[in-house]
Amino acid sequence: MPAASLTAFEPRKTPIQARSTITVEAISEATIQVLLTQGADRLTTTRVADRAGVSVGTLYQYYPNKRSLLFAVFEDHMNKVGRAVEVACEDAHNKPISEMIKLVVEAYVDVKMQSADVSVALYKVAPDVGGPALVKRTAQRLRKAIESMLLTAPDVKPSPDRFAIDMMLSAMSGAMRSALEAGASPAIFRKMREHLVLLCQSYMAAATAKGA
Amino acid sequence: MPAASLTAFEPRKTPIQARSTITVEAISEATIQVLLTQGADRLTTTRVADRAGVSVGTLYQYYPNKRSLLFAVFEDHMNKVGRAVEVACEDAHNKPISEMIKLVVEAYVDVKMQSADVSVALYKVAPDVGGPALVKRTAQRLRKAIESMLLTAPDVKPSPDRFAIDMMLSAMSGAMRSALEAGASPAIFRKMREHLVLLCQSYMAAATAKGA
Amino acid sequence: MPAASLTAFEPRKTPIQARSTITVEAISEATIQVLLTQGADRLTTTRVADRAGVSVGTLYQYYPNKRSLLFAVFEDHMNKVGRAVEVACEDAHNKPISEMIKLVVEAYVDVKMQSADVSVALYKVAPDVGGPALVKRTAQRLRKAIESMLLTAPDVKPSPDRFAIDMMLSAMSGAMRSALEAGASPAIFRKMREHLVLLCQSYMAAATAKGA
Amino acid sequence: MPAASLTAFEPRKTPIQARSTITVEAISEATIQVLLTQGADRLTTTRVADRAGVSVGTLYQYYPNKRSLLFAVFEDHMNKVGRAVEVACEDAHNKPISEMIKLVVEAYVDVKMQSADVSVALYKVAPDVGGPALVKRTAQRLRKAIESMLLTAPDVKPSPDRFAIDMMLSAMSGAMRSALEAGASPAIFRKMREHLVLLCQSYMAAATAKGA
DNA sequence: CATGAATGAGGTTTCATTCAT
DNA sequence: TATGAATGAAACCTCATTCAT
Repeated sequence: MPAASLTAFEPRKTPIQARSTITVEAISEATIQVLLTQGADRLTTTRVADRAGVSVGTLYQYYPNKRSLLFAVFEDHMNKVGRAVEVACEDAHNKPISEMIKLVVEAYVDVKMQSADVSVALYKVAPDVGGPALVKRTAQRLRKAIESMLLTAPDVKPSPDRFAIDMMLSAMSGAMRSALEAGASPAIFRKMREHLVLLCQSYMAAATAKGA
Repeated sequence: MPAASLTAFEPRKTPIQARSTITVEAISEATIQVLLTQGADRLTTTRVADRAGVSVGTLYQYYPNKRSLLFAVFEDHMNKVGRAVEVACEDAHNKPISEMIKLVVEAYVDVKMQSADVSVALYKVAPDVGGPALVKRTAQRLRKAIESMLLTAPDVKPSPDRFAIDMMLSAMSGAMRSALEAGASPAIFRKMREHLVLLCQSYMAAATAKGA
Repeated sequence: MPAASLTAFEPRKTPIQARSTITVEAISEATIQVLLTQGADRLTTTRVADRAGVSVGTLYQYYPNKRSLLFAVFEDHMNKVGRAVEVACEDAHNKPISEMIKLVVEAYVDVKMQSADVSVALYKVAPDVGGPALVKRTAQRLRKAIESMLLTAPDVKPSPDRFAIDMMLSAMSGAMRSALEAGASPAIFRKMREHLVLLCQSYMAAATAKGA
Repeated sequence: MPAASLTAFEPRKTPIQARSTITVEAISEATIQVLLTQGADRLTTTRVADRAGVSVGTLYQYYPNKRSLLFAVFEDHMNKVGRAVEVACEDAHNKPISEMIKLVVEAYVDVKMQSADVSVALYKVAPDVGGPALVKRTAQRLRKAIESMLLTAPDVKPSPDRFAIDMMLSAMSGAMRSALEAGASPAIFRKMREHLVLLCQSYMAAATAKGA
């Protein structure tokens, strides 16, 4: 599957009837299951359809091609992550900046850990499916939420710039990715959580100082 | 291509005659070229052989399957990165810790940027090819070099622990990956270089303080 | 093609729609045709599909691999032979033993001669296709039919044991195989028919005498 | 490999020098070893050469193609069988006919059992290699030896005709083939030995009576 | 709308054989 | 003569996608 731009992956039609919604969800869920139980290379549209209890034809009624299917699953996951971080940002408004960062990082780590298996599965298909583009889009979303949050910080003027936030986010997700792909233990993840907080706090402090 | 363990990728036979050494290098080089010009999904063994100016059969004399071929290319790249960082570590022995980190980070960023296109191409095939395992192995190698270096630091006792070093490395490579996949401009990379130094320095300081 | 056990050859899916039943039969028939007209070594899945007027993909919908296809054809043939012998056994119940043997041997010879070409073709693929296992299974089937028949013989107590029956069967099929592979003439086969009757009758008599 | 006539399998050159003879024997032996340890489908010319400790090129100096190699091995085996039966025939001259048959059958069974593994291996390659033709040739040889022997029998006039002898031989070898392919136990083979004697004796008696 | 049979291009891999060294 | 690197035709098989029912 050649790489493609973001716009090529939209689902074919928006389900309105109840039955359709159920079908779409079954397919989506089946995709994850197949990904987890069979692996990325054994994921075929037929297998997904079988697992979802529908025919391939039906699958193609809702997704124009295989990539749009995987993209949709990917997107769901990214939205979940996005929402979790946004909620954390909301909650952290007006708190001291180090507290803000702590909450955001913990929210991110927690949501990734909760869906550790899905995350790992998706890392494997990401390159074929427009992953980088979607990651970029999500990163922008997170950055915006964080910027808004930081503006409410009582103790830091000026707040860190876009670049620093992007750096922080990519460093954080990179570290999580390593750990997830390595199949790290819960104990490791607990320690990572602390250290990522530390990393982000200290970097933001340093970046702000420098920027000033 | 199903994922597999590291041991499954050994080349098939070691070139004896001079002729075959040339052949192996031609194949390896052709693999990168095809990866860059045609993309990961258009990389077929036939195409690689064509580009290398040999027959498919010849390719299979040296690599038992497609994955071993890609693995070899991946390994070359990782070794290049590994060597660059090790050299930087050597050079940084006995310097102050912040200088050490600066040199290491810059070495890493520079070597990745030099082979930006290969890096991006390899990100795409990594999951199918034993990428995570190889990344892990390389990370260990880098960590060891860094540990040795840190022991010579005149100004920090005790030196940061393994965990912190691994965190730093994964954060750093994650950030680079994001930038490379996004096709960042040289200007951006220059700024990243500075900020990654900052990020690593401040995190190491914080981690050391906390550990103490 | 490596040898394999009997269980590895099950067809892939059972035809549901009428269309597919036709397809399966066309493929099966085409396999025999290709075997006869092109020979065992020129039998490729593509050629079979072509001859059947379907695509290779369709062939693989019904047979998981080439061997299962040949196995199926082999099985059909063995079933045909099995049925012919069973019918003869039924008809021979309660007749004198020498008459029984005559009928069974003649039934066997006749059914093999009727499908002489298919037999010869199958001898060539048998080793690659689970032939020996299938032959064994069929031999058991024939032996059972013969045992039941012999129990109704009015003139022989006790009836010959399993071992003797197996001997008789393997001698008989071995002789037929030689003649078929040698491309014997109809005249030869007529003579063989008589002599095989003689051979089996005299052996059974001798074996019974000895066993008693 | 398409089937071919007997003449196409002659070795390329007759080794005269000592070294060549050694090489040819090494290759021949290696062929059997590969056949036994790896199976018919894994038998490649390269593997045979490796096992024999020579290069493929050398192999092709002595055998024009793969089939001639297998044919030669097959031929060796058949010659061994032929010789064994011929010797038995010699020894049986002038004895009563039932003793003759006993000795011949036992000689055949014994030589096949001694090389049981080779026999089984060769059954698998026979169809690809001119097996039937070679079998036919050997059968003629055996038949001649038996005819000569029978002419010296003091107790039977006229001696059985060619046809009956061929029948007996093909029945006997067919029965042995079944048992060998089924991997029969030594105990079974002992019993078979007795029963095959019985079978051949009683058939010859019957056939002679009928012919008269 | 749903089904699932059919498609067929295209991928990976093997291996008998050759021929320059 | 011996070597073994190179050849490349050809085999098997997969799977995203379509479309008649």
